[in-house]
Amino acid sequence: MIHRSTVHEVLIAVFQVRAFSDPDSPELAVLLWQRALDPEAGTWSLPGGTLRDDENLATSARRQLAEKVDVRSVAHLEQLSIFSEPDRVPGDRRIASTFLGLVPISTEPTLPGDTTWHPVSALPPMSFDHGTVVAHARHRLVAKLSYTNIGFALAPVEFSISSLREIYGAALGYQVDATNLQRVLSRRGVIEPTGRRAPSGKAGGRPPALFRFADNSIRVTDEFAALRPPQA
Amino acid sequence: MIHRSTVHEVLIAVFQVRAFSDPDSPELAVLLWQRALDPEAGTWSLPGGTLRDDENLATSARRQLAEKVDVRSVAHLEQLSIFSEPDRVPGDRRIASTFLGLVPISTEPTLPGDTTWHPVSALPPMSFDHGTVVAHARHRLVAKLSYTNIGFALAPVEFSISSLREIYGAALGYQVDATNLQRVLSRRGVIEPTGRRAPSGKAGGRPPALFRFADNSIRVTDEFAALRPPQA
DNA sequence: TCAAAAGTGTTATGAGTACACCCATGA
DNA sequence: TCATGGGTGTACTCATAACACTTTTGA
Repeated sequence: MIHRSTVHEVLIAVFQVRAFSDPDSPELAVLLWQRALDPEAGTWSLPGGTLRDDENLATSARRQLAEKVDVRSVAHLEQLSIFSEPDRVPGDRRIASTFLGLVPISTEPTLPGDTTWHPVSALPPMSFDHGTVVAHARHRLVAKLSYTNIGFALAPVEFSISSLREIYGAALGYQVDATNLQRVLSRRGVIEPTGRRAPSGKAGGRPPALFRFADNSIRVTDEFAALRPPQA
Repeated sequence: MIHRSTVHEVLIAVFQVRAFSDPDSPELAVLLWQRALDPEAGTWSLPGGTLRDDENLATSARRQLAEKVDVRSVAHLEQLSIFSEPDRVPGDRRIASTFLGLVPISTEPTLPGDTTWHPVSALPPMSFDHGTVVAHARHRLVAKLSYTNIGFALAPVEFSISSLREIYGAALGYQVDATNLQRVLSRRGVIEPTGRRAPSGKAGGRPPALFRFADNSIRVTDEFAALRPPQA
């Protein structure tokens, strides 16, 4: 058989909730850069690159991201699965370890010219299997919003419940009730009141209380959906 | 820096529920082989080996397993995380992709002389970071027993509820109520009655009805613990 | 005083747990 | 007829969803 060399690469799906057309209904967006050169020139790719000898995967992911976005703005990063089909890209074999990264709303990191945010509901033509990676990452995010405090990595430091509702709605892909969101997250100790209030909006209305996330790293908050250990 | 070559390896934590001391309370066991040579001669390792150029990770995992156990007995195989620390093993760098494998109870595949089942509650001295892999795999199994039908890969084709209760108890690490186990799995459509009955045991007693799993591949049965989409 | 937005209260539902009680069988 | 399990019925708890109602503000 033809001798092929194998390299290990890292690919990161970085998500942020952003306003596109309507500022009142923001959408989940993913960071992509457009390939200038073949193969697949013109298609859009996830940030990433080759693993170095002296770094582990998480370190590499942060280093690769630094080329596209201010890494300090990435509030959460976690491993997804590996894409290992021998022919997933042309040329040398590339085994891809994929990651999910999250950037809080309304941070605006400066981006290179080839790089922009795209709503996940309308992705441009994607390079290789990168569209599949985005789908996996979105699925993981939706699942973890239900049973962890991962929302901390999408929300600002302080927020009203209704703005948090917009963030969850955008990330999940369906509307959630603000009342119940507050109750669920409060009971689990995921969010807590700051005691401060925001000014009321342009059209008047009662000024909202401000909340914050209790932790700024991921924590499982509802481990057993069923088959819990006995209480006694 | 010193030139190092990097290889990609696969490691599989294969679990089975087995009777050790007491046949009435089986335990979760993991398949290990003992290293005859250095490094770390005498310690116990997970089955696995180097990824080939022409295979993906899942294919490689099945091929590696074939050297230790009859692969047809492995009812479920899924990817866990990657261990990528540059110095996780001495010598050339080895990036390890880890897997969880499950073998149904009371199948007895023939094993090589260096290979045996060990209860996960009392692991022998483990090679490198293989103990951590076993812990991750166990954690994944426990989680998936709650929200998927993954029990199909641990149970025999037909079973009574009380024997299924023993299997779940061993895998989870805590006792479950047979009544509620039946109700939860039946409501979710995970198990179904076969219409047949088993003979009653040595000490008499009512003969149990036999059940089977409705599917023999993994399926998520309880996706949303909270924040479900609205019904309308 | 009215509209708008936030926040509270209330009810309904459904999943899961715990446990008492009844059933079927062999000795 | 009794011991030994298996199986059923039922009450309780609790998290969540749905939605009406009240409160607080600006115009």
